[in-house]
Order: sequence, then C-alpha cells, then structure tokens
Amino acid sequence: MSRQASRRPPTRITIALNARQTQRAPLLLPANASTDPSSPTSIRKLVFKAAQAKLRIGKPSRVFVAGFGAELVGEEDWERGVRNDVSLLISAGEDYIGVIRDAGVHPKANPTCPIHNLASAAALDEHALTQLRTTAHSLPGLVHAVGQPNLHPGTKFPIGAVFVSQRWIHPPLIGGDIGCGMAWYRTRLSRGQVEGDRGRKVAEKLRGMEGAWRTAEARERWLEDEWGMCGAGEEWDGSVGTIGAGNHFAEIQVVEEVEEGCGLAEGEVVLLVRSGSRGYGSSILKKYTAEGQVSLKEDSAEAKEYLKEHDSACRWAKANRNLIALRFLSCLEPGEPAWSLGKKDAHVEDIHDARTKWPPVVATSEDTNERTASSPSPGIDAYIHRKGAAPTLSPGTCLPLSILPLPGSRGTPTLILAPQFPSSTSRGLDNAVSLAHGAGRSMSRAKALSTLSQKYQASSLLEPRGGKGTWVVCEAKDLVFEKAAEAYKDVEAVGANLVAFGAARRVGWCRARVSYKCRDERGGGR
DNA sequence: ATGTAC
Repeated sequence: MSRQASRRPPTRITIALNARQTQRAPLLLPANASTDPSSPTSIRKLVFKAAQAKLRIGKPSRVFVAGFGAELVGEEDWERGVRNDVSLLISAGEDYIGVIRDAGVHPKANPTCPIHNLASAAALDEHALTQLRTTAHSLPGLVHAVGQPNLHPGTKFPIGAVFVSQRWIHPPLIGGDIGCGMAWYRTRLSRGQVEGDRGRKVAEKLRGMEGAWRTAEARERWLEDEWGMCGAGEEWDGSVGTIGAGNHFAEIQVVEEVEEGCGLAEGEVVLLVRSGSRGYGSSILKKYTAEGQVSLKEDSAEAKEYLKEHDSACRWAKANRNLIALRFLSCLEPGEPAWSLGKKDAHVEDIHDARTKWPPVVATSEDTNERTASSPSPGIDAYIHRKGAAPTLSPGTCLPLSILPLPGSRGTPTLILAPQFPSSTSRGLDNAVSLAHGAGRSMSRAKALSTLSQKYQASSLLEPRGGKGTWVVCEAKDLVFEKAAEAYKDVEAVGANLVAFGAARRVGWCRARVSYKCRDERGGGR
C-alpha cells in the first residue's frame, strides 16, 4: 500500500440486491482498492464479498449502477461508476431491474467533469450555463469543459463552448457548420481608398458575390487544383465561394493598431472572411445524428467515417473562404493577376474540432521557446469539440498561433489577439487551447427582431454614423435587425475577459470599413 | 448554421 493511497479517504457506497432492492447495506471501499476487476485487490471482489456476507447472495455475478442501469464490466466502468453515495445493485445473473431515471445521463457520463468559465460573472447567461453543465456532466467521456466569454444558449447545446472528450466523439457539439473559421487576406488597397465616404464606393463595387461561382466545371477544378480534393458532389459544391447566413460575413478592414512582428502591419487594408462548409457540413451532421444520436464511440466504424468526413468538410470550408476572398478581390482589384490565395500571410485558421493529446503538447520552436512550454507527459488521445471558439494552436504543428481575430458584430472593431499560455492557465489547458471566435449574442434573434426593427430601417446600404464607421451591405431585411451590433455582447468586454483569464493578449485592432453580409441581386441591388 | 421541417 503506498503512503499516498493510504492517506486518501475511503469511498462510501451502498450495495443492494438487484432482485430485492430493499435488501441493502453500506460499504466503505479503501482508496487503494483497484478499479481493475481482474486485480486480486479489486473493488469488484470487495463488493462481491460484502454482498455474500451482508446481503446473503450465493453467487454474485453482475453489478449495475442503481437508477442508471449501467453495468460495471471493464476497468473504465469501475473507475467511473464507483464514487461516494452511489448505489450498486448486485445481480446473480439477471438483468437490471428498475426504472432508468435521468435517461439523459449517459452511463459513461462523467459527473465530475471540470468546467472552466472565462466570462465575468455579470455576463453569464443562466440558460447557457445550465446547458454547459448539463452537457459536461451527461455526455459520455467528457474530461474538460470551457465556457468562453461569448457563451450563449443554443438549441440544445451551448455556443461559445469547448468540450474535451476521451474515447467518444459528439458531432452535435461541433454543429453543422463544420470547419467554420476566419481568415485575414491582404489587399493592395491603401487606407485612403476605403476611408470616409470612399467606403460607399467600395461597397458599391462588391457585386456578383451571391449565387454560384462560374460553372460546375470551374468549381470542380478549383477544389481539385487548388485544394487537392475532389468535391463534395455538385449538390454542395454549387455553393463553394458563397458566404452564407448567420454570423458569416466578409469585411474590409483597416489595421488601426498592431504590435510589430505579428503578421499584420499598421495602416494596411485587409479582408476578413468568416464562413464555413455551408450545406456540406450540415449534411454530415444530419447523417450522424439520425434518430437523436449524439455520441459515437471512437473505435466504431461510424466514428471513423465521421472523422474522415469532418476533415474533408474542414478542407472544403477553407477552400470556400479562399474562393470568397478571390471573388471579393476580383471586385476590389480588377486587373490584378491571380491572387496566390492561401499563401497570403496573416492567415488564421479556425477548425472547430481537432484530435489531440490531452493534456495537449504545446510545441516549441527555436524562436518561440521562451513563451511556450512542453507538457512533460504525452497524454492520451482526446477530441476537442469547439463551437463558437477557435483553436490557439496550429492544428498541424501544435505551435501557438501568433494572432487570432476577435470580430465584433458588424461595424464594431475586430480585436487582434495573441493567444497566451501562462502557468496560471495550466499553459492554455484551462481554456482548452481555444479562444472565443466572436462577441456572441446577448439578445435572442426573436428579441432583436422585435426591439431593433423600430430603430433601423431596412435598406441596402447602411451608412455609418460619423465619418469613420462602417458601410454595411445587408439586403436581407430581417438580418439588418437580427445582426445589429446591439444584439451582441461588446467585443471589448469579451476580449477583456480573455485577457483577464490569461488566455490572450490584445495586440491591436482593426476598423471595419465595409461589412458585407448579403445582397439581393435578383433586382439589381437597389 | 442549413438547398430546412411541419
């Protein structure tokens, strides 16, 4: 018996007969009892011995968790199932007897999954917080959950949340917009060309962005030549190069302030694109959530297929952002030779989910080793599910990303954040190596529609108030209200939460000059 | 979020 083990308190449990549950007895399990059922000092043996002595059962052979019906078989089950105040039902071979209460809680759920919150207490939404806790404590295999400062309620699962799991994959925690992300592209425009009233001219130039790009053959070639992937099928490839709805946009920005050496330069004009995998990703989610299915065991054929499709949706989403950028730059810089898309630096990728070791190993490179540290233990395989959050490590290399955008709602600044990995955040683990990927809703869509429609008139081009604001191209009437800045949390407050937590440094900001949402091109734009 | 479900 190790000294450390003997110091830990025993676990109090209750054992009862599965067949006659009024026959019960308390049992204290020493902390050094083994969860491995084949060990000579296993909890299983202690439980069986106690059952024979106190409950007078001749041949105990199976054990269930009362109220859940989960059978304890392997070491993992014993590890998870045995905790203070649990009631174990001892069976002589018969199946579990009793109702399964709390059917939403998976037998492999982790009721002690730790949750970290990055939002300040004042900004926390009760409903979203409940969703965060319920999800963390009822889905199987979760080992770490994070509420980002943009945490807000989703239909079933929260948005602005990160969930780390082992052995299980949960497609709904990633959502339908697989691979949704942001990228900055350099333009050749000078700030003088987009400042003040010139923003209107720039906005007017942005046409031909709606609808399919060129021909099916051209789209196929784009996906194959540029991205080395065959398409997702014409049903979905038809929308490659389109922005989409919701929080997707493209925005022309001036870099107002930025620290030197992080990839963006002060005064330059950039294009920030946020979009995802459109109908393709959503079709994948649909396929793997038939009949309410939420969780896939990692070694199942289904999980392996999902991961493959997930990766290809991520690549498709990246190709989509690049094509959106190409379409915008064609309007803004006509006559320029082809842009080497994807090779434009300051290119930040956000992939919703990534396989990793947990704890993740933060790689070091010669020039960054003073601010990062390697995790000493290699960890075991884990899956990071992100929704409304971006990774702080490059998925390929595990090197810290130098900068990430934190866009506000349209017209508000985009912060330039440098992810941080201080020991106070367990080197980035506490925030699950992720940062909020936007300001997040503070007002439901319905509420925004009802309260803000008084304030805004729907028009094709929203003029900035004052000379330095943003021209907004938004020809879908409902979106004008729904996506209004007032419906969102303040981006500075969200950024301040990330900074206060130690997850990021604010290294600069961009001023949005033209924010493009959508245009109604059927009637020529008005 | 979505070439959407009732």
